[in-house]
Amino acid sequence: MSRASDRAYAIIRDMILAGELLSGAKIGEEALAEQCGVSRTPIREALSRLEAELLIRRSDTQRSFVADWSLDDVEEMFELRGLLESRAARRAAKRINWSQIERLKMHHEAIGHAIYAATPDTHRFIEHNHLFHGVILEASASAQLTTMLARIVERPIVHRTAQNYSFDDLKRSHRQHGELLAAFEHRDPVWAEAVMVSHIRRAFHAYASAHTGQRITDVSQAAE
Amino acid sequence: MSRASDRAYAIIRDMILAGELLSGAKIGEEALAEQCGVSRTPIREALSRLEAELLIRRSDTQRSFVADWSLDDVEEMFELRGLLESRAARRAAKRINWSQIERLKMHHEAIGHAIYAATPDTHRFIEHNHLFHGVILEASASAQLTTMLARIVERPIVHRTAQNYSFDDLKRSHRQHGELLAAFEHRDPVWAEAVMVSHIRRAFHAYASAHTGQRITDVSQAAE
DNA sequence: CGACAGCTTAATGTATACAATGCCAAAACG
DNA sequence: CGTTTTGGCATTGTATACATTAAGCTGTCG
Repeated sequence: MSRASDRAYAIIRDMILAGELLSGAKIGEEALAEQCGVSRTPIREALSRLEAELLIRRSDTQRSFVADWSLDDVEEMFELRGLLESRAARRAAKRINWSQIERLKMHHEAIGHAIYAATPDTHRFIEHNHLFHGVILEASASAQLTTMLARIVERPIVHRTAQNYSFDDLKRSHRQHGELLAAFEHRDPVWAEAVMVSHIRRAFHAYASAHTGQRITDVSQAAE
Repeated sequence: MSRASDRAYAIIRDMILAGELLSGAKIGEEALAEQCGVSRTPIREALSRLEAELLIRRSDTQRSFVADWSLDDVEEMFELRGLLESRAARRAAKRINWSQIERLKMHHEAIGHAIYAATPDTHRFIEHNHLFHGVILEASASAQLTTMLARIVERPIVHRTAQNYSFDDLKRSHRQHGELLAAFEHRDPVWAEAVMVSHIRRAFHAYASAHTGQRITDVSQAAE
């Protein structure tokens, strides 16, 4: 993470996530270079990565804009994520080892603590949720699934979904993780896959209901 | 296609496809720059794209190597392709319009001619096969599916699969395209999805049987 | 004889200057 | 007054020089 392009990537990504850059806004390389304190070269590399992750869009003449997401786009994204992540779960159930299950349990517990604390710790929930899914991806032992999912999971929508979770949503997510864990312990691919489909689908509906009637592309609103 | 980075991308990609670069071979930016007649800057961009498409691998210290593919990797790739492309077919069946169906029919006919000519025209088969699948992807109206599949379909394995098709394989592929066409005309998502799963799965087995007992990562062999 | 350290060499990462290209606005023409 | 063309400006694409970092080798020490 010490390379300038990595820092630039993180900075730009966080700006989009935080809503400092409005959807559809034009972003020039020069301006970003100044803000990030690096030259245009690493900026260009960062933009490539962000484009691959669909956080930015490029016009036909290579001008960069912050991507805007219609509800349909979001649903499509969740559909894709469900497709890939459930496949990962299926593969993982056949391959997961003891130490990976232990790590899953650890994150599962951490999530439990985050939810049932005096005041639910959303940040901690998100962090361990991410790690939980990361372990599954690792256990799936598929470089290609990993590559593709990395391009989806890092998107603002995914981050923001959990922030909109109600207490019930959090509990339900936690229960589903428990269900996944059980499926893994039984090495049951069909079970694991089914739970994951449901898990991701639920996440979509949590997002959708939090954003119905609201301009979901308005990042500053959505981030609250 | 006039940009230097595009040319560099095409050149390097073709070199890998043609087997001029052996699997696992180290490829330096400087050397490529000389061969492509451009500076290192566009080469670096081309390498990024090739890495995203998993045609090259990068070491932990960012050295580039031509990716090698185990049979497991190839199966995984076909699995992923089947997953995504069948989903595209499902979406397409609900959305496809008349002009897209017409184009599918056109490519279908062209493939038929290519197969049943005096001497089967593999090149033409591959071209129209690619276009056929492209129309389906277009009809699926999913930017994200399109982006992801582009990263899979352009890989050497996919290209080489059709080259190893027997006459029977070619006929079967053609028949399956006809089946897809029927599913689209009936606007039947379930049917279209099922046919596509079968279609891609068949392609994998055609590849696998052509390469059993053979070092499939040896590109120069496989390309023959 | 093997292993580690330090140096040498070669590769990648970054900055900057310049070229090419698209964009916009103002002016000229119909 | 509307449309089109042209000029300047802004932005991206490319080349090159330099900085940084890894890899490999050799010599010395255990």
